Amino acid sequence: MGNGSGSRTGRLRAAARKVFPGSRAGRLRAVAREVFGWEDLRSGQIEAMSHLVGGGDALVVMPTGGGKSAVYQVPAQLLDGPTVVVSPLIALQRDQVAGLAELGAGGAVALNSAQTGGDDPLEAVHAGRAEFVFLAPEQLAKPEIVERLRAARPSLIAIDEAHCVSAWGHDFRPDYLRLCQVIERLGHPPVVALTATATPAVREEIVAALGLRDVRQVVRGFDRPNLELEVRRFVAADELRQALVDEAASRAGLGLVYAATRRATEEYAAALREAGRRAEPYHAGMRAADRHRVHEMFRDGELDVAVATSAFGMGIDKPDVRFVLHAAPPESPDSYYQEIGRAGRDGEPAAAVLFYRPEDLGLRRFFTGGRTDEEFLLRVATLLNEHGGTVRARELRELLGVGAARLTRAVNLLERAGAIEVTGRGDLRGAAGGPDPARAVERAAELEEIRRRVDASRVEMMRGYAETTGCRRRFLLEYFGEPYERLCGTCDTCRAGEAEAPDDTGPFAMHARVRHSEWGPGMVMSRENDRVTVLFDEVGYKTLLLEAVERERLLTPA
DNA sequence: CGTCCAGTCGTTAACGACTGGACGGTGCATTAAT
Repeated sequence: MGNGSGSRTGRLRAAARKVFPGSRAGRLRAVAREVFGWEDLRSGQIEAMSHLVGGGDALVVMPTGGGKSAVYQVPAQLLDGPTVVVSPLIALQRDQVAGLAELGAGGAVALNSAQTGGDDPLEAVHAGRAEFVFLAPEQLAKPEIVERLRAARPSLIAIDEAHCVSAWGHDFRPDYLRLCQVIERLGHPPVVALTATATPAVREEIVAALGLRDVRQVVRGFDRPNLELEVRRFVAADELRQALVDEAASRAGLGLVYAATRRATEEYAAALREAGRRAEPYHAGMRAADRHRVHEMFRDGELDVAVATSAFGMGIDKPDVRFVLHAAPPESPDSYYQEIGRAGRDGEPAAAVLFYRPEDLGLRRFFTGGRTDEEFLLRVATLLNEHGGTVRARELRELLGVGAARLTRAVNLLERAGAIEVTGRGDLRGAAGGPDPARAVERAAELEEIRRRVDASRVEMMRGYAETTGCRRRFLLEYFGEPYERLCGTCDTCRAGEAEAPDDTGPFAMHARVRHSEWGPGMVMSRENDRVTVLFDEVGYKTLLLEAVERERLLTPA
């Protein structure tokens, strides 16, 4: 059927160009004002939008509430064809569809397993009744869905919460790593990846994994000066628990406590209720109705403290969260910054306190472990190799008796190892001239090993944050690639007068490419007076004492 | 990797000290049984 100028959407776009003539930025501002009622766009938003309207791809890193959604919603009005928005959670899709429904922005639908019969969402897209279609990457793993979207000729693709590509694509939700191929199949219209938190390395990974071209990166500053950073160190587990309960029970205002396990959320919530606070646990093991209820109570100010696992957070934009306490360190500074970033959105002072015992890093290390499923990889590689032709993923799944995620994980790895290929329609075949199955599995295991080392090094960076004697804000900001050659004065180490003034006269510049005699190439990520932290491509983050570096000539410019 | 818990040991009866095994997070979609 297509979506030529005769369709309703097409006419709307043509009309939009007439109604909003002038420069690109001027047109974008006009649409923002007329359609959405936004009087002002920030320079970063305009920069990304203009690049998209001009046909390029973009990567946008802005804090939540900083107007990320506008970056695709406004250009969508000027580009002729529907906008595909990849969003990780059905709950987020619902919120976004509801938000757009109130505006005259062209209509929005979601496509997911929660559909309650009735209207076919893609029919609404084809008929021009919906400008936006929200779906999770798992929907895009279905060839028939991709073909129907392709026929609608999308003019823009937005990947929301794009850090999921890097954080989840390798194991938990492997369909995130298939998006690159989906983008190509959809004709690679302008693509924008959006997230609130990404280090330079994660940004590079997102760009590569999605196959973005002509990429404009728009990165707003990470600093949140109103967050007061603090770490409290403990030896005994029960002392940590007691101190956390006392702290959460005595602080004023709404708070969030992150715990490492479901059970711990229940126990902390019970202890806080005992102490007279309105506290509820939240984790993925709870019934959907209960989770929903806690979300609403949190939103409506009927809680003092939500005690949650990492399940709680995406899509939360409550302005007046006054404290975020961690009962245990999360898996990386990336996750930590996401989680504490939910405090103080209103700009008023808010506290981010980590209750720390080194032993609690063990659980995180355990989660980064896991073994490569070599036997299964070998079966998949061998089957495709011997078959010789193309095989539908669904058939292979049934033949092997495995779920979609497990096969997709294997496909992702074997593809990277050069052993198999995935056709445009999502069928699988052995790669001509690729390595034999045994060699391919070996290569895949090496790739997995590199990833595990890098993940484990992120856990070590969490230790680095907790144990640093320097300014904590500086540690975090430099981790995210933002040089911060001073002391913040508000974190616990600064207040105690322990943090040393940074000295930027050292031999290695921020972000310089270097090579280590044993660990290979890497990039300088931060410098303290006596040490330097380098992110190595194959072994992850390592902190080196400058004295040893100089004595042993460990690093050379690369 | 570290914690928790049930079970067992050892002593001299009710209670600690040890030990082995299980368990731990994030969500999509789909399916089978009511």
